[in-house]
Amino acid sequence: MRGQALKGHLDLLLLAILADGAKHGYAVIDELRTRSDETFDLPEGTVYPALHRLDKAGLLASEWTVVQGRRRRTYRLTDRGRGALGEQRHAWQVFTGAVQSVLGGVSWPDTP
Amino acid sequence: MRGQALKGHLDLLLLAILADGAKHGYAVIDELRTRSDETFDLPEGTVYPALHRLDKAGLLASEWTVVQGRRRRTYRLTDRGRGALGEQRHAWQVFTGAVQSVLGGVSWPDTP
DNA sequence: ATACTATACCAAGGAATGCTAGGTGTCAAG
DNA sequence: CTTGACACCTAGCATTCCTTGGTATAGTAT
Repeated sequence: MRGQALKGHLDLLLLAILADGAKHGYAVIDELRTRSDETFDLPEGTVYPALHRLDKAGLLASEWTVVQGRRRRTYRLTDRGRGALGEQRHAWQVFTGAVQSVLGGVSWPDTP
Repeated sequence: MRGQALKGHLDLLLLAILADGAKHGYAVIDELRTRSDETFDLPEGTVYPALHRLDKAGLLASEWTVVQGRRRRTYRLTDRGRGALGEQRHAWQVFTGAVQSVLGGVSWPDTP
């Protein structure tokens, strides 16, 4: 899939992934790829800064650990993060509903 | 609804609106607001540049007319535009499907 | 007459955000 | 001992939507 379509929706995805338990960045990327069936194969340069942003915003909390000589920064949802996830989930439904309404307009010549 | 969520999907919406017949910019804004039940109430500064972009890209063709003393720039889909609409409609479905897969992950604590 | 609203267009600049490109370092396999 | 997987990071670019402000006509209200 050609990327750049998830503008503004990445936070929702990250929060959703981390809602199932704390994970470190690399694992988040992996989980995102797996769950989306390879559709979201995001570069590190996309995910790491986004995690930092959510951390700074107080929606995530991070903690350093070392596993087999490799340092990891593990993220977990804060209470505010869980609240934000609920809001963004709702916003996503409103958004997709509105798009569907526009797409399903008058004529459907190319989507049988 | 708080805007800025449609990043990257505006083109799809505009093409879909114009697929039902040629319209001028102002009418496009109107139609978008009506069809989305007020969800997409886009400022002119968003829509006009986007139409210009699609025009320049060859997905739309424009034509000046004057109606009741007011000049209008009317846009219609080109063949390439119709093709792009089909592609983007498909991409939209892939995208939403993938997001749904991520959101519907393991646990659904806040969406009964 | 005059002001205001709706119609109808435009461009410049800012802000957000995802991506490219590059960098560091550990560990296991070949 | 080199390659690849793991694991992290930042700087700067590009895209794109929005804010702001500008122009102009027509109809309606004051």
